[in-house]
Amino acid sequence: MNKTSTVIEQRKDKLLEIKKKGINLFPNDFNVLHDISDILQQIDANPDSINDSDPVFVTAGRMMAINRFGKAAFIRFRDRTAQMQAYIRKDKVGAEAYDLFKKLDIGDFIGLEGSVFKTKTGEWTLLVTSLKLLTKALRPLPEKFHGLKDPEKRYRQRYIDLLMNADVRDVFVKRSCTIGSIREYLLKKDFLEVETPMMQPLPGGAEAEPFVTHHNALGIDLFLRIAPELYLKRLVVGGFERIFEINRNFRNEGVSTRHNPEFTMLEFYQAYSTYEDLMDLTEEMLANTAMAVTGSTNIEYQSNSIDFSGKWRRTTLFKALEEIGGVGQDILKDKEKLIEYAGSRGITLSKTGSTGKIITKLFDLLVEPQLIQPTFITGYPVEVSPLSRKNDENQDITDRFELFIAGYEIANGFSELNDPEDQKDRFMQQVAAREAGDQEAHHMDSDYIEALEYGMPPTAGEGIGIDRLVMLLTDSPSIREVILFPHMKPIIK
RNA sequence: GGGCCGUUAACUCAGUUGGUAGAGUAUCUGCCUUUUAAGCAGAGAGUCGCGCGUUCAAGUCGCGCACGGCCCA
Repeated sequence: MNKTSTVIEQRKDKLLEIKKKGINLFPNDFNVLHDISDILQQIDANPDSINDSDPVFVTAGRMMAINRFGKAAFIRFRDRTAQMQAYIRKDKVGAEAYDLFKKLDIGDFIGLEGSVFKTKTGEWTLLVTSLKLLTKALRPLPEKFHGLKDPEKRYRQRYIDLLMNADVRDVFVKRSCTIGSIREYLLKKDFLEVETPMMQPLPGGAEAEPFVTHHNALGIDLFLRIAPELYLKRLVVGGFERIFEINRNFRNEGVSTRHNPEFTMLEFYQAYSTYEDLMDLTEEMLANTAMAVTGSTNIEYQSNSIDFSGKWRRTTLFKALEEIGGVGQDILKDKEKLIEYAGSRGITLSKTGSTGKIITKLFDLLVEPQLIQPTFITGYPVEVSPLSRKNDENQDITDRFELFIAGYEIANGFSELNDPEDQKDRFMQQVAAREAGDQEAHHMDSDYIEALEYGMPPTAGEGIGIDRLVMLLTDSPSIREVILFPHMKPIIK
């Protein structure tokens, strides 16, 4: 009922009062000489030297807590490097500055100058000799003890989440570290980082529905990419024998704890290599990444201990279905029985459903959730692997693997199909499936076939889902916890 | 798309059998120059997600909708 009594109105009033004193509320001329971590390090390095003649620090940060005592106050303030305490006394900063300080709130940014002393309770504290308002905050922060918990508000207003929850900050620091570590690893192995189109006239390289957009000047529809694969392989044709790209893919599908419409994917290609070489590389690279991010190759994910070290289990799709999924060989080898069995497990078949699709669906249902330790599954049927090279011994399967960890599909790699005729046939089959109603089937990409006709060296390629990897390394149960701004429905009002 | 749960002050949450809306933190006022979720005294703060219905009376019961979370497809 009383408008001026809300916290925001109160703060606006304060702001006005400060302004009236001729103080700039949003100055940009404060020169920070020390990060908080600089100060703390300097004290740690030489704790005995602290006395009146010690150096003066000039630092800045956001006030996160204030304990006022009339003519003095303790505050906690924070910059990107650390948090520390400061002690502001009227007799040290002067009456005028102290009057200003009285008008300041939690959330405001301040610049501070002073030397350091140790309080009764043994905490190093900046004894402030002068302070300056750097930015006034109009809205109050959530309370310090419980912080911000409401998941909707955390995702929609991630900046508050980051401000209030140290573990959330840590997740995104680790995300950056994950990508940095992978990039460093690949660059060391002589891979070249490239960027290929995010907007493609023909969406390819994966089975998924794309987002459509429109280019006005060209007068054409474009698709947000569902994968960079076909462009990256054109680059292999072009002589870039080792390349990688870390970037966003977009798939027009539902959201869940493991799906976001846009997600980050690493794809890399290495000429004169096989899918088996890439399994070796993956073991080394991900163990390396786990070590860089968590300090160990043994991580904890949702109460499972996961070991990234050494060689990982390798088995085939069929063996896994039999040994882990408990599906008998008689069923796997007989299409009739297979369809019946899948049906009994609630797998409904589209008219276009090939045996390969049934088998991989059964695998997703029966085996995938049980693959906790890193496991490579090989021997994927040709029908579900339209871009993979056929196996020399068995033409029904491909030289392909998928990597599973903690019940998640983390990576997908294969020896690339570089026979243009074979690739054309595979595309034709996909087109037939699409015409029969499979919206996710691949398109015919004649331009890509033409590129292959110029000759692509024998090559192996792989994609790794970065978001899911970060989920593992940060023990996050939902993909939304590792994406800064996960997609949400807008609030209508 | 389906099921279950949630939405109450800035934040975290209570709210009984349907009977005038509560706490802690935060905020404001006063006191307080070594606090650590500081303390003491006082005060203000609500479209109970939105709508319709039942009822003398709805935060509470019913129906619908929105947003979110978890699970399933």
